[in-house]
This record gives sequence, structure tokens and C-alpha cells, in this order.
Amino acid sequence: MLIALFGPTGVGKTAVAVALAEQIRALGSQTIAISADALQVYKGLEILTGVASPEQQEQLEHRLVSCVPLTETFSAGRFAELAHEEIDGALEAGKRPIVVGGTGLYLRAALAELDLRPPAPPELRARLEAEADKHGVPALHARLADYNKGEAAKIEPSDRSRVIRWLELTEMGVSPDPVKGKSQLWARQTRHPTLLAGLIMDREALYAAIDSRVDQMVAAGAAAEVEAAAAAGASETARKALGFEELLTGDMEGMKQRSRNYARRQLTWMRKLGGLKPIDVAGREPADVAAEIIDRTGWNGA
RNA sequence: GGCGAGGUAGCUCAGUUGGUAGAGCACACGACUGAAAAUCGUGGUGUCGCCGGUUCGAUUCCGGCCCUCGCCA
Repeated sequence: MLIALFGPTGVGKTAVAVALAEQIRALGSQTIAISADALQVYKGLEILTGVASPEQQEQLEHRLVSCVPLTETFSAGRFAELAHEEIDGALEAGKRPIVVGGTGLYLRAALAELDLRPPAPPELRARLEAEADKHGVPALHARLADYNKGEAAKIEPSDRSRVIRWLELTEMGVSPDPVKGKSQLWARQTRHPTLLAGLIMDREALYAAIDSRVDQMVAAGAAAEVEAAAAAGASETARKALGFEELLTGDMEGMKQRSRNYARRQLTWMRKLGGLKPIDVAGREPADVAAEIIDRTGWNGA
């Protein structure tokens, strides 16, 4: 069995993971953390993306963190392969892995076997991007209707990312239609028995925690980190990190705002994730939260 | 004190030739399958500065007052 931790940015996932590790070791097992985060994978954005500190990683080894060069683009598909390897490897070694992360899609990709479609060649995407700039996204969307009227109606004409992705797939000769049956994103189905815990706290406290976390990141040198990353030629996906563009222009308020907005979208994921056990962490010590999670695993014989 | 500009949603503002008003952002909710910290959808925001006048009806016109900003003294 493995433990998975989900929750909005700033809720304290890493601290709970570290506390969990300590308690798992006390029960005589080994453990390791596998991050399910789209931006923490980048090497060189540790402060900005809130990767576990060196001290925390001394207490709990983290995988899939700081492992991709900034200049590379990354994707959920690549992540899924790496995550499955890490999880299976840890289980084979007799460890009790903790999957921790706030990227909903990545978390599901790590825990389940999603039927992800193939990636598009960069030239194809670049061509469609250019067409979208020239004619507008709705014009591209109109082409979807030629392919499949019913399915195209489910995609908003203004949804640039999805319209382009669908056209990529149709031009590649791959059916872009959703997988038949219930969505794999919200299903309870997982590759291994999993306890999925969702950390929550009241909105006001969460937003306050996010704001102060941004202040801490800035105090820790996030702006210099971003400038170095930009100078090093950070990829388009790396530049999506919350605060990347904002810190280049000194807009700390904007960074806080975007982080709060993101947290809200994460909460929407949390309400839908199948089998998730919500745990209110407001005002509690990480060890206390960890103990509640361990209780639910039954590992301590309770 | 004089002159000018302005006071409309939480913020920045638009608008009403008189029939009690709307954008963006914020906020809330939702969608989500190799870009997902991305991308997108839906929704309510309100003594239209205060008091009076004209009017069937005033946020809009008129008068007075208060406040803010700028210039001049």
C-alpha cells in the first residue's frame, strides 16, 4: 500500500510528508517521497516551486524533484513513466512510498494508468500556434466540427490549449475522442492500493499561508533564481511556474494573486478526486496530521 | 480662498439625449487525458457622494453642501 498526499499550494504537504516518514520508520519500514508536481521537476527553480529543503530531504529523500534541465519542456506523459518507475521500484525494494504533490493531473498519472495520447511533434504544434495567432482560436475550433461535431461541442472555441491539442491529434491521425466510459481522472482506480489524503484548511487561513509563503520565497532569493533561469533559457513549460514572469518584473502582488487563484483550482480537483479522504490541518502540527493518516493505513495494528 | 477635473461594484473605470446601470480584475463555483503552477466556462456583486428642486419618474437636469486631485494665490 502507498500513501498519496494532495492539497493546495501552501497547505503544508511537505511538512506532513516528512512527519509521515518519521512515523513510518518508527514502525520499522523504509520510505521515500515521490513528487507529483509539474514544476518541481525542474533543476534550478527549487526556491520558486517550493521543493523540500535540503534539511527536509535529509529526513525524507524526494524523487522526481530537480531532475529535469530548465531548458527542456516537460509533460504529463513523461512524468507518468518516471513516476511509475519510481513507485514500482520503491515497492519492490520493500519501501512504503509517499506520493506528494499538488498537480492534480500528475498525481492521477502517477497513481493510475491513464490512456494518454501521443505527444505532438514540435513543428506541428508550432504551426498550429502560428495559425491560432493569425486566424484566432475560434477559427481553428471550427475545423474540429468537421472532424466530429458532437465531441467538438465539448471544447470551448476559446480554449486555446485544447483546440490546438485536438487539431494536433487529428492531423497525426490519432482519435482525439475521450476514452470511453467514466473519466479516469476522477475514478478511484489506482495501480496499487492507495490511501489518498487531501489536506485542507479554511480559505482565509490558506490564502494567508500562501501570501506569507511567497514573502518567504522572495526573502530566500526567488527573484535571483528566476533571473538566472531566464538567462539560462528556461523552456516554455518551466516559465509557467507561478511567479516566474511576475518576479522578472518585481510584481509580488501578482505572484500572490496567481498563487491564490491556482490554489482554488487545486481545490476543485480535490473535490472530484475519487476516494480522497479530506483531512483538516488548520492549526495542527504535521506530526498530528501524519498520525491520523497512519491510523487510516492500519499499519500500526490499530 | 480662486479656477479646473472628478466622486458609479472590493479595485480600476465605462455609461445612462431622464425609465434605478456594465466591463476588466478580485471573489465563488465548474470543466479538465503527453502545455495542467497550463487553458477555459458560468455567476452575484451596487442607497450611481449627501441634501433639496423640477418631473408621472432623477444615478442622469438645476441649486446647495461635503470629499479627493491638480494648478493658482
